[in-house]
Amino acid sequence: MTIRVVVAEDQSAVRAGLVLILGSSPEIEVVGEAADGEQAVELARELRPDLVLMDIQMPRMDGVSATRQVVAEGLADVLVLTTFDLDEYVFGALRAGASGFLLKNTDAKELIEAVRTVARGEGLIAPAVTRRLIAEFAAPRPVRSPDAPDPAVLDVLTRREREVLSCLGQGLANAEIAVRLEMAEATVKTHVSRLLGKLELRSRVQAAVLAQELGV
Amino acid sequence: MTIRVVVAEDQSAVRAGLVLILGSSPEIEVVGEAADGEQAVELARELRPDLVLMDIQMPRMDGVSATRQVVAEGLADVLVLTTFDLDEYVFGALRAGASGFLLKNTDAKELIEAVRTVARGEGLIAPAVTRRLIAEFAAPRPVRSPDAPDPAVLDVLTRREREVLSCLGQGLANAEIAVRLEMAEATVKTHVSRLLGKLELRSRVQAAVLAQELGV
DNA sequence: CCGGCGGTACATCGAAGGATGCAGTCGCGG
DNA sequence: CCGCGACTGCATCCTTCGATGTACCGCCGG
Repeated sequence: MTIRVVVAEDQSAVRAGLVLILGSSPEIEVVGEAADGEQAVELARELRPDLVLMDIQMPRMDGVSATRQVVAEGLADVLVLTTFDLDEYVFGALRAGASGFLLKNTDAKELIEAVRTVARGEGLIAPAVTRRLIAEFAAPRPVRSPDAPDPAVLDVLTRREREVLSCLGQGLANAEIAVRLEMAEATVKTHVSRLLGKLELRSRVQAAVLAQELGV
Repeated sequence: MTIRVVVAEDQSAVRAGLVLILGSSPEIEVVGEAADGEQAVELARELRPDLVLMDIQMPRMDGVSATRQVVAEGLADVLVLTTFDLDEYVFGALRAGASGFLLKNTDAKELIEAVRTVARGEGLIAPAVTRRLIAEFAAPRPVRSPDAPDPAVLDVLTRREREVLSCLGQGLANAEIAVRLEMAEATVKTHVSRLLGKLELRSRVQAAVLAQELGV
């Protein structure tokens, strides 16, 4: 059984080279060529290849979006091929569902081997980027929410106010905060009131939520 | 410049095989052999090799812990080698800072190539596990905090109470909740009071914090 | 020296929150 | 049908909260 491949790459010379390389292997058959992302998705829909070899930089629809589309529709596995190993490309492509990520400096033999590997249902990543992938994976950066409660807002608060805010984030009542911070309950109220004003909040509940989001 | 390697593997026969394979390459020199994790760390400290080839299953100190130690002290890169591609091994090893992850069914030539790759500062992962790594990476599962506020607690709440809790999590006041859920403020208070009791909380603030942690 | 300013602190008072008692509704097994 | 329990709903009463006014301290520049 041959591996049916669609090659998506906007530079025709490079595309021709890829086709040539892949065609040189008896078990690989290039069944289609696309010059942009949209064409790649269309061809994948029509031809149902085993694999799409996808460039990142392409007109009309970039490779990452095309990859997302192809994977979402379950049309084929995607092996991404690009010149630059920028993080945004790598992570973007992988999040989009790519099964592999190669750099264009890969030589012919490795490329063919890569296609076979991915077709086997395995994954493959260029060694040069593997390390950064591992690093990214190993250090799960705290999920900075898109709604991004800016930590800078804390700058407007005084030390005491930040301490009180921290207590609020733990769900403490004014009396409890007073004990913990060693001041009168009335004073706690003052600080609460002040920080509510500065942060433009309307109740301690909102302050607590904010404190949570900020991880205070 | 030769690549100086420490081999850590408890089964002496396997270890001998690895040493033989690595030694067959002119640019690789096996400078030490360890039969358990502690020895591996000690040897790494003494010999400062370029790379430690580390088995996962070892007595006294498992490979993951040893890897963490070696990497933390900046002693050497670590290439993990194991028989089983269990997720816990893979992810554990990578989080511990391993630069590569190979299965023992890797043949001699690939092993040597892998050592060279890692020594170059690149990363390397067995194709069979790469796909799962990608999947794990692409689907950033919500970081289940270790303090684990059990989502099951919500089971004790009625539909209405959950709705109110959700509003609390957004920092709304009783009057606002009343409008949103179309009931009297007095009723909102009832629900708040009830859910506080069921969840063993002492104020709406704590409820709001909990709602946050649960992502309600 | 002193007047202003920011941080901290406390007291007072109206508003919001929370506990409690009770009533209407629905579904279920006797 | 009836009793029972779970859910939802509202009203009353006491507590906590939050806004506001005031006061003390330390610091700075005039």
